[in-house]
Amino acid sequence: MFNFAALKTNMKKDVSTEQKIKDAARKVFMTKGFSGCTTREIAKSVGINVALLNYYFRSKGKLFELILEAALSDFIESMVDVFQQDLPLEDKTRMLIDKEFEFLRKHPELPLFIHAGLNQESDAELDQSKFLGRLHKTGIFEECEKAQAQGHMRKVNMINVTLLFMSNCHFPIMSKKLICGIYQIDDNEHEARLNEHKEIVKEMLINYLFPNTNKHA
Amino acid sequence: MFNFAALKTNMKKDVSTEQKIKDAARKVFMTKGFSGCTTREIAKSVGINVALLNYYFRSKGKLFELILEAALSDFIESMVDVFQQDLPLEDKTRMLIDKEFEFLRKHPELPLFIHAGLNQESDAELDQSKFLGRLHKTGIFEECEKAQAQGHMRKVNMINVTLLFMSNCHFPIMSKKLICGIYQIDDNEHEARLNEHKEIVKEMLINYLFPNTNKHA
DNA sequence: ACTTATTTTAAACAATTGTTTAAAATCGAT
DNA sequence: ATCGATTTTAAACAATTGTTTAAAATAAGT
Repeated sequence: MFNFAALKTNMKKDVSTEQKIKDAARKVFMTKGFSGCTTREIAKSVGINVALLNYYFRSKGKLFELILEAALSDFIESMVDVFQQDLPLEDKTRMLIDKEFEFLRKHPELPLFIHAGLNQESDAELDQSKFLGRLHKTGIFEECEKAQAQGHMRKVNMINVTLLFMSNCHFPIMSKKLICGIYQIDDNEHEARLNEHKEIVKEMLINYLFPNTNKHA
Repeated sequence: MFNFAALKTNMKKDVSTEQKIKDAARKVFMTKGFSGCTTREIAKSVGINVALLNYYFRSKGKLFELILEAALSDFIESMVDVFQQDLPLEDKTRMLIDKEFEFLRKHPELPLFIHAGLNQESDAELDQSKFLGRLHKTGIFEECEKAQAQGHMRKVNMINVTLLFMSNCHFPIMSKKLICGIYQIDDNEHEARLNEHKEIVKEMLINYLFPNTNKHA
């Protein structure tokens, strides 16, 4: 008979302990950073031994790398979803901003975690090159270039376009502590500002990127 | 004779060891974060003993708090500088963006350090209430409210205005690693994108905030 | 020169860190 | 029920952590 042992055990691990460790690690790493937490802290939150964590993943660093890469992937995928829609560019723009704010409300720690994690901790170099291909496959770049050639979209480098979107969607989420601290507002007021900001960003970016087709006043 | 001992020794400490520790701590904390570095690392970079660090500052946490507060103050002051100028609001807007990009090119680690530091590390609550007063004293809020009442400036909550400026100035700097990683560009290309972005942001924000007085095309 | 206060150091502290080793428990298949 | 592999644990590891203590060096005042 064929040896299905490895396959079976793999299937079992996936839904069980290994995934539970990943989930716990994600939560802890997200809120405390790589060097801000201990492997024992993660293990305890799963209800397992520290050694078991190193049994599944080789080290704290390896586990962190895994979580960081998954976070980055989630983040890219949240954009890809929109690019794949069959909609005119301006509708995609509005939808991207809506979805981005919606996605980030569910994962508010993600942007800061990615940027902080990318900058220092876990010395291991993360391969980000795959993500560019992921974005390219959606055809969004060609779509923009065509719109720019037709004079429908303002001629702006795609990196700058990316910066415009990310800046205005991610930063408002990342800066919650700072904004609440400086302006002495509570979570409710901040939430209200955020909702208003979404509409502001939508109008501002549409007006800037598609000046001819979208004139107001 | 009066006792000038305390005054004298204070003056000597300021230019000497105490300040050297602060400078070194700032550099190390900025690049590695609170839990990403050790007191011994800071002490070694100054060329002193670990105990001396605790002699001047009571603990690692106290020292970090000091550095974080100073960083936040620098950051606020970079804005205050512009608000105090005697210029029309639109010129202040352009100047603010120029100065902000200039300031952040000199201290590119500052925004990420502030946001990461504010979010987790150094449990001690930082009093940010003073900064609101610092901004109020420049009269910028009244100036904006007046311009809004006159229909010269778009009616947008000042917190949202703050978010617009900070998002578009700070995020491009903070996201260097991510942008370079995803788009596979080097420091030179990133620098070029940043320079172009400054002009983009200037035009976009001016157009959005002062739609009546600044029409293009 | 002597005394006193300030600055600096070396050494030790208990606690915690990531990781490993070896033994126990669990499970699936015969 | 038994065997073999997989999963889990308890214990120990050496290294590092922030902090403290007590003694030494330096500076200042008289």
